Amino acid sequence: MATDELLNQLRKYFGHAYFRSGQQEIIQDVMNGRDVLGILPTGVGKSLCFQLPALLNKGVTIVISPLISLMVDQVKQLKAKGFKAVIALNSFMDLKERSKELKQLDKYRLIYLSPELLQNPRVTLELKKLHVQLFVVDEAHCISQWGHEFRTDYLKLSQKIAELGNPPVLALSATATPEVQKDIKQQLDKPDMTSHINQMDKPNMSFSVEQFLYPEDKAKRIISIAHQKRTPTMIYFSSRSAAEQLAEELTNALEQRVAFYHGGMENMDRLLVQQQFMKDELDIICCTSAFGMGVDKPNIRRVIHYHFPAQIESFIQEIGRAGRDCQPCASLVLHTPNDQVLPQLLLEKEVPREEDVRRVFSWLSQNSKLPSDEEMLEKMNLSESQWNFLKFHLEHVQIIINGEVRQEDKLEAFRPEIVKRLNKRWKYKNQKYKQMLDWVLHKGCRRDRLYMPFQKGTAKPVVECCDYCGFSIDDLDIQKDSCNDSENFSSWKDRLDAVFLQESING
DNA sequence: CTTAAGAGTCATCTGTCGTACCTTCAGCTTACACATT
Repeated sequence: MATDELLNQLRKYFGHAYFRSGQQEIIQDVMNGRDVLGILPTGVGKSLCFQLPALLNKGVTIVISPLISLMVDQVKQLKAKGFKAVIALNSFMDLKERSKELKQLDKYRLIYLSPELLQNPRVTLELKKLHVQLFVVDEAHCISQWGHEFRTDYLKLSQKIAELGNPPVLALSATATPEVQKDIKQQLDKPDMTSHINQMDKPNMSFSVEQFLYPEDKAKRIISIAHQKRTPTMIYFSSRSAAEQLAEELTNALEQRVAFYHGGMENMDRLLVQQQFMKDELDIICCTSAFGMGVDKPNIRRVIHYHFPAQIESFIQEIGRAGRDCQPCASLVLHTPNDQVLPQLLLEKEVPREEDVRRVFSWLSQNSKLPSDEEMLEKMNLSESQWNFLKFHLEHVQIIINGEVRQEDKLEAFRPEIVKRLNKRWKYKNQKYKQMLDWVLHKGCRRDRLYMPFQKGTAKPVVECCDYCGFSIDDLDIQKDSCNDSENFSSWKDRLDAVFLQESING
């Protein structure tokens, strides 16, 4: 399709006069039926890359999304724009409604699903009847980050893509290192995907790490920072209780609005806290890694890590949520020697050990039917991720089929293979962790060190660079306008055009 | 000479725990909208 034609469609359906940088190349390739991996900074409009083709295509577009809230948000937005042929299938729909919708899927042009629901045989059956023109994996880094242990259905996408007649695949993410990009292609079984990769460094962010001896010192430091300026701040923790505790401490010590957020909260509470933060009704949010995906707040000024994450990829995603408005922002990691214990514990819980394999295999050799996952965890003393890992590989070689042990005689022969795989994961995870720790302890320019392994060079920062280069978070300048003029102009022009277009439609 | 404060050393104890989906069926009744007689 010609560029002019695409622009016309963009104007007509979305009210934008121009593509943002990166969008057009991806859409062009998608329209030409290529498999595409697109890495675009958040806020650039990743979803347009499949929504526009979905409207122009004749067939159905399937979108795999990791969170129900993300699916629901997108469907809401599309419906508000007037696209009705859109649906998000999920477990929140009541059974009757879901059953009804499944029978009439051909009504829809865009279907949003979780990777888990895609595995449902009834869903697969109905999807197979459709002409799938495009298969999208949104937040595709989840394949690599969650697929191997936590949500193994992410590793089963490629098989379903084949079952659906191998439609073109579009994988999208905001941050994916070359290692993750490679894993995405491999797991989707599309080694020849066309890649459109945009740089992920943030020229408007200053970096810093501060060393402490005791956790109490971290709290004091955070109070003193928050006290200097009231401005939207995220504080990341690796433990729910630590997030709650500091939130309480900050509430008592400061005249600011503070809340906590983690995966153990009720859905309604989570939604409420997220919305309050988005609407500037909260100053500080103390959260675990549960908070972040789908958070597109422009004016977050500080991201503080009370605990640092177990890999640089997560760190880049978490700091990436600050300064979307191009204004100066800062990252601060608070470190004590004791902080190295917690990531190790989390890692222990994620990947099984050789003795876990022995225990599980011995049980499988004496039983033919698996109990529920919950029972299995308890019986075998495993974490969810550890059991998911083992179950995935056992199903993959068809020793387990539909919750039954089918080829008990193959168990012993398979054991060295699965042990090899888990050792590989251990090694990988440890190496990732070490890389993150090295950065925290690094004595040198933090910006260079952070991005060096992933991309060639970094954009020249428009703010102070990092603590090594003389920055302290006390110096964060919130007034200074660092926005690139031309970008500012084009976004204004976009918005104006959108307003005029809206009026010409209404009038 | 006595006594209390302070520094240094060693042994022992307590507790650390993130991320999201999905809970699989199938035919029956009943209410309701709409077209035809």
